[in-house]
Amino acid sequence: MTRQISDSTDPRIPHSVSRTGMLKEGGTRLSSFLTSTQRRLLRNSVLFHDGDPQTSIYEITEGTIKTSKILMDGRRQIIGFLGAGDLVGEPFEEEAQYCAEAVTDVTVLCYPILQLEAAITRSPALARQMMQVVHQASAHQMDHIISLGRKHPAERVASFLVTWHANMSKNSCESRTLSLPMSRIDIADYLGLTQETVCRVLSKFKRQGIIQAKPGREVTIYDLRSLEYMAETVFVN
Amino acid sequence: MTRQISDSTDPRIPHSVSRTGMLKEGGTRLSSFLTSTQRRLLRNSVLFHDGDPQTSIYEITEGTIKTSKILMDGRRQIIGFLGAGDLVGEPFEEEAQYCAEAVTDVTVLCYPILQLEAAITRSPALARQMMQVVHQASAHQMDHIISLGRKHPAERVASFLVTWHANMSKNSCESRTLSLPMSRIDIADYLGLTQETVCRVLSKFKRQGIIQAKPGREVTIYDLRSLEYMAETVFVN
DNA sequence: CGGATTCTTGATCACACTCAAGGAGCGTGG
DNA sequence: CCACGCTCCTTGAGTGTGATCAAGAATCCG
Repeated sequence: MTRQISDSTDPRIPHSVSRTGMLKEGGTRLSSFLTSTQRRLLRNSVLFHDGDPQTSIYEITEGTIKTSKILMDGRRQIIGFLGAGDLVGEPFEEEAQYCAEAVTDVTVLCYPILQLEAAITRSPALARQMMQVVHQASAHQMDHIISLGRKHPAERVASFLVTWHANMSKNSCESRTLSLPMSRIDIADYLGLTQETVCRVLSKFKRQGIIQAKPGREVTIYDLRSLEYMAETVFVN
Repeated sequence: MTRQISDSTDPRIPHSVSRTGMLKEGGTRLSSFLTSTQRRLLRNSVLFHDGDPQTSIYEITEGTIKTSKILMDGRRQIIGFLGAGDLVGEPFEEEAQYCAEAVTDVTVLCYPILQLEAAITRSPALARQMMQVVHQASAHQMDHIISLGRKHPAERVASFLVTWHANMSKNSCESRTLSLPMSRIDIADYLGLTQETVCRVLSKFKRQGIIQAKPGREVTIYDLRSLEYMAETVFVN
């Protein structure tokens, strides 16, 4: 629960391209419209709980955050994993609709939600941008719904790996080796499976030579095509 | 595929409260910002396919529409059921992200997407309203994700009945009897189940005296409390 | 009234979950 | 630096549940 709030530092951040997430930024950064406060989170700490009053929108500059909802008997569904460039929090909502936790050590920029809402009302450009952000989040959720509703376990894991790989490729240089900073349980709770099933699927992929596991939650993809084939079964037209 | 396009008629429509959907309207209607064309769809006809170029946003004034995506081997996931007051289609998207079909005979108002986008850029009030519409759709999708990822079949069906009942109660007068205009297969494809499982769950609810089935796809709810208990297992805080 | 579709129920099967145990990796402290 | 302990990961065995396959009943619609 240790939270370190740094002084309001330079809101400008390095060249990082936006990624799919709960909220996704279009191209211009919020920092060109608003001032922000930087904040650091330790691994496993909570940015906000489900139901907390929303005071800020957060832009991730480093690290990975997971958003989730919990059922009364403890079942958990992870809604998404967010990384550098993604926004966490919803404008025009008084309460948080989900819980946001740091998967790794994380740095975020905090934008007071009232300022953001005022800026949206003032600036059509920002409004349009935020709409696209919300919309892309919605598109991502739609893919998630299809995975959870109609895909087999191996297809879900393949989809997850392909999507995560695409995210990584956008942010850093293209590489076959990904770091999956979240635990197997997190992946399972994202994919609507158990950690054992996730493990077994990954082991099968290893045996088939599609991927190779490395120490430190890293995975090397040897046959991206196979993963994409298993994942992208969506038919258009 | 018979499509009847009526003359541009009075865009004003009766007092119908908005409902949860792909896009949900806040309170003011689009018709106060834009002109529209009315269009009627026969049951089972397609409003647009997945991947079609998007030319319009549609506001449903009567009937029920389902949105879905299909996997290559025929598996189908229904994303949502939309009714009077809901919007179908996404601004700032060139292509439709899903297929929209009429479950019943449907009447919609068509708003040219370019006009809508221009109006959004012009009017911060409309932009804010559209943001909330998109956001509420996203909130609904989040509930869907939780159902699909972590709820048991009976809980999913209960959630569906409760949500649908709430929608109906908002639109018309409060009543224990709902019409479920969609087929069992549609419900199954929405809930990530098979039609047989949906049937069995409904039969169990009947045996338990929670609901009663009536001819014509109608259902009477005798014990809403039980359904809500099964459905609303979401834990906050 | 007849044909087609949809709905319901039953029997069987496969697969993912549960329960359990061992192993690997990591962090901490001596 | 190594040893220890903890957490996380992996694999196995067995079970339960929802999917599949199949047939009959009800309902819709012409």
